[in-house]
Amino acid sequence: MSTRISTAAKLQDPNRQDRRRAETRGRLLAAAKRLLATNGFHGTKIADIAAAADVGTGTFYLYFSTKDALFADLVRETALAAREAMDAAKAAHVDPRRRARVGGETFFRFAAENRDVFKILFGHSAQFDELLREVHQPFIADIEADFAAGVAAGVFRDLPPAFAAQAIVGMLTQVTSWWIDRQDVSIEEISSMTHRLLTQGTAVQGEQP
Amino acid sequence: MSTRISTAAKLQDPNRQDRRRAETRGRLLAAAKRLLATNGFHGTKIADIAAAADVGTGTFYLYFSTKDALFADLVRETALAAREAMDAAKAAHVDPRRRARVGGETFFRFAAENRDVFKILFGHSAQFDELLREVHQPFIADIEADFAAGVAAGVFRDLPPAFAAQAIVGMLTQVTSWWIDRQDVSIEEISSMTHRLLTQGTAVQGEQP
Amino acid sequence: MSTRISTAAKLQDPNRQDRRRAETRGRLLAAAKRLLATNGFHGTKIADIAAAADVGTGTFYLYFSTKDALFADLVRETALAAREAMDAAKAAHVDPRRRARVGGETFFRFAAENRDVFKILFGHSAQFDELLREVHQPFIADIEADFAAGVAAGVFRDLPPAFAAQAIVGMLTQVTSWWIDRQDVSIEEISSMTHRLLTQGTAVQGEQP
Amino acid sequence: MSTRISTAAKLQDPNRQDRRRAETRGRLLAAAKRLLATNGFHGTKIADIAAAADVGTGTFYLYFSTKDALFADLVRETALAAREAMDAAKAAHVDPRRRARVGGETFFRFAAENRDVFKILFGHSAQFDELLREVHQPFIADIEADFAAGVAAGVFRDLPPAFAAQAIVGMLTQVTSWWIDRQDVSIEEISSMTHRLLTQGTAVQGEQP
DNA sequence: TATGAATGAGAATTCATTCAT
DNA sequence: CATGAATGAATTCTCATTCAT
Repeated sequence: MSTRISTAAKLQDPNRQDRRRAETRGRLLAAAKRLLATNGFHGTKIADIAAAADVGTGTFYLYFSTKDALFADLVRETALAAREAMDAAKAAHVDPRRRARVGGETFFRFAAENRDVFKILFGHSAQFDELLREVHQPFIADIEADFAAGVAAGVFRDLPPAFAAQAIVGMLTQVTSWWIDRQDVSIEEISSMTHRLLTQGTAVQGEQP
Repeated sequence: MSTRISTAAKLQDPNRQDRRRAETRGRLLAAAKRLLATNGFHGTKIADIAAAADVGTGTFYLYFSTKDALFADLVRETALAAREAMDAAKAAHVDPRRRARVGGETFFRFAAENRDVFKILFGHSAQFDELLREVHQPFIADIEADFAAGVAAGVFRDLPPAFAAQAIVGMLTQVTSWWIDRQDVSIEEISSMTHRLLTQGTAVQGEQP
Repeated sequence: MSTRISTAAKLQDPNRQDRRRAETRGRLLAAAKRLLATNGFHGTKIADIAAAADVGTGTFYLYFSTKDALFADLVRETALAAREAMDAAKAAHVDPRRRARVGGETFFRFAAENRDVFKILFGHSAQFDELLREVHQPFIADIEADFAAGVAAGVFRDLPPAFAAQAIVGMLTQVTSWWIDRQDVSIEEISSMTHRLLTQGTAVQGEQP
Repeated sequence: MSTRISTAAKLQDPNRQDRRRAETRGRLLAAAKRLLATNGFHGTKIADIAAAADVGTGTFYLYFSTKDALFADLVRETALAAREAMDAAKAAHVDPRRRARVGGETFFRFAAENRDVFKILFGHSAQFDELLREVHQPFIADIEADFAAGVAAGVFRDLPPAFAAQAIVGMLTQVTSWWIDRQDVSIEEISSMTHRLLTQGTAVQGEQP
């Protein structure tokens, strides 16, 4: 009797197990997101994640082979979702300028909707967050002051200096990091291209989409 | 015997000890730089640093109170050096545009001359370098393609798309990272300001220093 | 639907269930034999056995109460079968020499026909097989060389030295292993009896069955 | 002052560290021998060994990379010592019969002096010791009974049947284990050679060293 | 009966830091 | 000052067994 019912149930819903697995996995990922964003990678124990997901420690290992693997899955899944959102948004446009614009907008919106993962991604809450903030701060302050002076002098576009400083530092450091591993361009060229891009922008003069 | 000689030397040259200390400290810092840049903080053991500096493990603690302290010293010293270089270069100028320009140039030059520490200062954790590269790559590839299309269409400035993609991603991520912890600006404003800065550049039209 | 058929079948053949049970149990035992012989007790997971028997993990516990219990069942069943074969063969004889001879022959034949289980029954833990082989090898090589020299000198019976070395080592180690836990015989006696048995054999001179 | 003394001490005894290391290692090995012999491999925790050796857990890993490695070291060192003892004893003789005799005697004596390690080697105190004893026992009992009958009938040499049964089983199982992995001889040949060796012994008739 | 997801106790291993020499 | 052996807290990962379905 019960056999028939259970058989029927099984036939009715052969995906029950799958759904269950997916749910548990989701719970683990959600718990991991929260804890990693708050305590950082090294401050988060597997046991904590499992407990936060309300499953046994061993259960974690049914879904992720390692803490690193969980982290990688988290990052990859988020990156995939971000790209899909951006692709979908850009698909409606052909003009490179429009595509760039909506791509950027979508990226920012996605980040806003996924703060936790972005915190993890950008190393906030990491062990040396504070130290790095401390040493970055003077660089940014300098740029900010110079930018503010430029704005006051009317030679720099009127943007909040605090914001502009971040944007500028981001461009400089990323370009440098990229260059460090690929020595086929001289640092002088990099320097000059960055300067041009930063001061003149991407848009060819006179063009407004 | 050797003790006597060393005592004599001590009398002769009271600074020998100081010099020796400084030298050992320098050796430890140099070894640490190399290892930290290569293996990251968690991948670098104190014992390794000591061995690479050719001193005993315990000796490390005569110069640095802690592994964290070493890291902090290293980062702070380097940051200070970088800032001093930039300040010195900028001191010769008053025009914000010139200052920005030479500041950037100095930054790049410093990075080129201090690769190891730059990675520690501005690079991301070596632990997930590979993963981050992996997930960044598609984003960058997309931006690169869009940028190339824009150049071809004559609406984007003629810069190497591979370079531009890095610069753009750097600006977007840094700005996002900065915004993540702040509640006082809307993401729409960030998005719009970033777009403006990126497309139009910092320079007010017509101005050329 | 299939439930109805199976119900019908059940009525038709009330032993079908029993046969099924026996078959599943047999499949589990066969899988266990193979895996245990290959990977040893600790190298064999219940889940692996179940998978190899093509049943669910939980099903294992419908047939064996414990991993230890399976092992014990396996070993006991095999030992029983071996003894029955030997008993049956010996039953035809009264002369102790004939009985010993056919007993031995049957033992060897059984081992040949049940390699997997023989390894489990009489082999040493798979975990350190390699190590034990490594350390045994020099002893055996020494004995082999000495034996070969004896054969060449005409003082040892003409048997393949490689074989004789194994036989001798087997006798020595087993006797030692047996003696280890007993306090009632002196090692000198053991030594002397082993020497006598080994050199003179079991048979009283002149007797040939 | 203290520097000179310590320097002097260092010069006087540059091996102090080495001796210390060797002593700690020895303590760990001794503790391991005892515990392994008593509780078996799986019943012995690293922490137990370290505690028994009166050192910290981590200290264990300064001397052995792994529990397996410790076991291997233990076995290898003992085997080496045994062989050296046997080689030394045999060196005094040329006659293969004398060499075999003193070799055997030395082996037994060595075993008596190293009971702990031999217990470990022969798997006594292993997890399934009891079970294997249980299933081996009937085989041995059968052989014992047959042997006793043979002795009573005057056709088997007068040796304690309990001893003889062990010796015979040892020869049979070792030879079988050896044969199992090398299929270049037929089991019938093995059977017949074993029978010959067992009944007639190694010594050519009439020869008495 | 059959299933396989869940469990969690248990053990191995690492490494920053200390301290006797 | 220099050394490197010793420490042990802290965490990861495994797998036999259970149980809801």
